Amino acid sequence: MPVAPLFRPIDVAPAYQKVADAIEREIVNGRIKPGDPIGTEHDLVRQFGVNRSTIREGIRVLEEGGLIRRDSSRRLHACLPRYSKLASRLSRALVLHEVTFRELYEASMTLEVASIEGAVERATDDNLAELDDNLVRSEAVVGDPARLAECDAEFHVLVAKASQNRVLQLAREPAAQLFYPTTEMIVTGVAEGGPRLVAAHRHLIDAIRYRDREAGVLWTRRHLQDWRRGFEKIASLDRSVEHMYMEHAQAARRR
Amino acid sequence: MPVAPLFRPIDVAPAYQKVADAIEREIVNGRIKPGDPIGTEHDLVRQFGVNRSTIREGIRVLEEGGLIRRDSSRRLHACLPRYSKLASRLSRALVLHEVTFRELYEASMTLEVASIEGAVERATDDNLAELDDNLVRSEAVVGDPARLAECDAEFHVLVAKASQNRVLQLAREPAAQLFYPTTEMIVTGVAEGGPRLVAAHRHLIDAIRYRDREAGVLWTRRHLQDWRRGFEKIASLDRSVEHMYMEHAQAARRR
DNA sequence: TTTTGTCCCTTTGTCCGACAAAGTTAAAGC
DNA sequence: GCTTTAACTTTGTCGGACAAAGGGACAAAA
Repeated sequence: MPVAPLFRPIDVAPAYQKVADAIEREIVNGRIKPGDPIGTEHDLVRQFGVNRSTIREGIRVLEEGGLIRRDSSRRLHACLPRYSKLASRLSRALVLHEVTFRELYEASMTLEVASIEGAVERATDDNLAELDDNLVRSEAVVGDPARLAECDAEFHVLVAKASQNRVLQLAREPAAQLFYPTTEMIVTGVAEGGPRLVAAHRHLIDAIRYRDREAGVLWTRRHLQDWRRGFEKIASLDRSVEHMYMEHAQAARRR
Repeated sequence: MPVAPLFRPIDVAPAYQKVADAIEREIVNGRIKPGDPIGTEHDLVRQFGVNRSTIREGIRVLEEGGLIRRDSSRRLHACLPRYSKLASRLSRALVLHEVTFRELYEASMTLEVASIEGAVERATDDNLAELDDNLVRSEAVVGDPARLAECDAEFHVLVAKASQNRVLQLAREPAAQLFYPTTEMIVTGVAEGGPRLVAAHRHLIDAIRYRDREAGVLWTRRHLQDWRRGFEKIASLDRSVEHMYMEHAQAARRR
């Protein structure tokens, strides 16, 4: 028969973890602000009273979590985690879980429709200017599938940004990162793929500009359906998406 | 005046990063499967021909990314990244970006509605059994806000699981993790909060069981609106959500 | 005045060797 | 056969070391 609990579990995390936790706490509760320097490794050695190897392991943890980074001169400072970096962890996880194309498509439909609805409602002139600029660049590379795919990815990021909802922005990113590499394949494989894509973007920008929600949703749906039809030509919907990641990971490494 | 760029930056990743990349590649492309042992640090020292400190820094990177973990005996093995762990990185990021309650609420509305739609369409008997079980446990703790909040969080995870869409499951998680701690406050602060919450869950399970999409969407909306009304009593919608994270992070540490 | 070369100091990335604590394995004892 | 004990292994941490690269200051050159 278990005795009544008298003691709480002791915190027995390894030292490098405690170092990481301590710095994380200072950043999250705002005592260290994004951009603030963290100090040199030697400083941290002195402050925490542990070995430099231990400090360095703690730094790796925070760096991977996107809370701190090294600037050009390799000095440490706090920073706001970048969505795209965090999202790439998630994309990787989705690949490892062998999600199917259907899952990806359905979720993206939901998320992109929500994005456009938000954008129609709340886009600013600045947002529209960015979208217009993207459209011009897209038109210029309509014959170059790789570049066009890049513009397409950026376009949808801009739409999400125009929705003024960062939770949504972040939620759609992992799926979008998996989409992106296949766009290129589809633009290549489908006749009139490029022009159709650019035309859809134009309609979407119009919908945002004139705050026409119906049109926005309609063209988002069409845009994604086009993309799906392109995909169906090269694979089945139940197929998992592992090859998408391979392309994406390579691109990320080149960056 | 800057000259036109002639050379691309050379790839000079530090050794610990290369170690991490190499192991990640083997895991992602499937040569190392989830559960497979990675070998001891000494093994890796031999294989990569670098110092153990370097290996350990690489391990921290992978560990933080959720690709490898140490089992009870601290041996390294590959594993499938856990959504909830990755999502907590994102929650943290959302807090640091100081997202407002409005952003969180809107995105959650979208994601939870999509979840229930998927669940209504595709839930299995197993999913329903899990939901029923959750309901029973919720009813048992309806007077205990902390436990009830825990059950509520689990309930929505189960609904998302029933949608059979892992992309959606993952996309909703970061927002849900921020929701969770406030549920407790709301159940405490709002009269009849607990019973209303359980009643909504009951309706949602019915909707899933009888594949009644309308009812599912309706009750999800109501459920979230209830939650929002509770929140409005204690703060404004434009308020950012930092306090939610503090609670959540503490809970995570206790785990 | 702006660029280039040089010197010095700091910081990072990496290496080596070491050791206590905790876990594992295998032998010894009942 | 089961438990205890005694090696052995592995991890977490430590101390010190060194080369390479960055930053700053300053003088020489264009």
